[in-house]
Formats: sequence, C-alpha cells, structure tokens
Amino acid sequence: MSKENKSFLSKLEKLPRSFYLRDTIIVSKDLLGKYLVHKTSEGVTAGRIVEVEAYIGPEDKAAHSYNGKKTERNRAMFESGGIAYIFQVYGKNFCFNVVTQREGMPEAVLVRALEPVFGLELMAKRRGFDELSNKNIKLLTNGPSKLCQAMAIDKSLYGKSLLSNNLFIAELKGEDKDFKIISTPRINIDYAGEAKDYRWRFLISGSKFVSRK
DNA sequence: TGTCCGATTGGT
DNA sequence: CCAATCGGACAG
Repeated sequence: MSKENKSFLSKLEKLPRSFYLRDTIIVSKDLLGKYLVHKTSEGVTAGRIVEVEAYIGPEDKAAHSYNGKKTERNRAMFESGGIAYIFQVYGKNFCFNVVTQREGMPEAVLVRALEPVFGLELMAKRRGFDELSNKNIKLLTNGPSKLCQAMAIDKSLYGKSLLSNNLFIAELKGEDKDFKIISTPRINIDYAGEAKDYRWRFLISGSKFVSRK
C-alpha cells in the first residue's frame, strides 16, 4: 500500500447520524464529493460520490414508497436515516440507497456513480475485468449496479447502519468543496408521470465518472 | 401459485 | 436499439 493511500484512509471522517436526518434534496447535494467506503475480508474499496438521485416519499411517483406503500422490499426506507436501502433489479443487479429523514418518512438517495479512489484492483477483479487500465477505470463504478458490484454491496447489507465500521460514508479532512453541482431529471423512471421531469438527479459538474452526460 | 416487470447492463 | 434474467409484488 502506498504512502498516499495510507494517508487517504487516515484522513477519512465518518459522517454523523445527524447528516442523514435532514431534507433529502439537501442530503443528496451534500453527498456529492463524499466518500463511500466498504471494508471486507478481501480488502478496502472506496469511491468519491459524483452522481445521486433523490426519491422522496409518498408524493413521488418514482419512489418505491409512493403513496405510502410499504412492502418487504422497501421497509428500510421507512426507518430512521443513516442506514442502507438495497434493492435488486433485472435479476442480478443491486442498487444502493442512503435512507434519509426520521422514522416514518420513507425517503432515500440512490448513489448512481463513483470516482474510484481506493482498492481499484479489487474493484476490477469483482467487476470481472482481466486487467485495470486507464481505458476501463471509469467503467468500474459509472452506474448504480456497477458500483455495487465493485464495492461488494449486496442484500446482506440491507438495513445496515452507515455508521458501522465496515460500510460508511465519510468526508476527507481538510478537503475543499471545489466543484459545481448540475441537476437533471432522473434516469429510467418513465413510468413516473409528472415526477419524471423533476430535476432530482445531481452530478458533479464536469466529472467523467458519471453514468451519463 | 402464476404472471408481470423493472431506480440496469452489456453487446449490436 | 435490444435482450438477458429473476426476486418481489400482486392478483386470484
């Protein structure tokens, strides 16, 4: 492990529970530039969050919690913020969400893309790449299910606290917030009626690690 | 129990 | 653009 890598890990400061118990649009924007970290027996992986989407409760037709619907799949959305809501789509693909707000407010933020910053070789192995190169580095984590595969996030982490020691979100001590935020409509929610036009997708302007421009 | 379908991905 | 793929939601 290189010196700068050790330095990176030592500068991480886990976000407190209070970060998550706030307005979901605010939390969404504030998650940009933060670091998602997962420590497993295979090693540590971490990525800088560059793209997210907000899913906001009973009034949002795109949200799994639309109309207050509570099922076995989405029950984590109804719990107090600061835990993981993980669901599966199209068979083998997982999506990772950060639950926000207080208990009974079923809101969450989907993490859609990361800039890989730590454990890239391990990410490449999990993604099934033969080798890691400058050409395929962004393909490690530029989609909601790609980043789950690279970070080894699956349903075994469903409902788990993001204040735990293995899966958490952190900021980098002393790092300046030197980016602009772009908002667009959310991806692949054509079924959501008028909600499909809400600009609740947020990206770090100019990042080449987002899922789509 | 049976049918339907997706907050995606990867390959044409 | 299009097919793969399968667990969860829901109707019966």
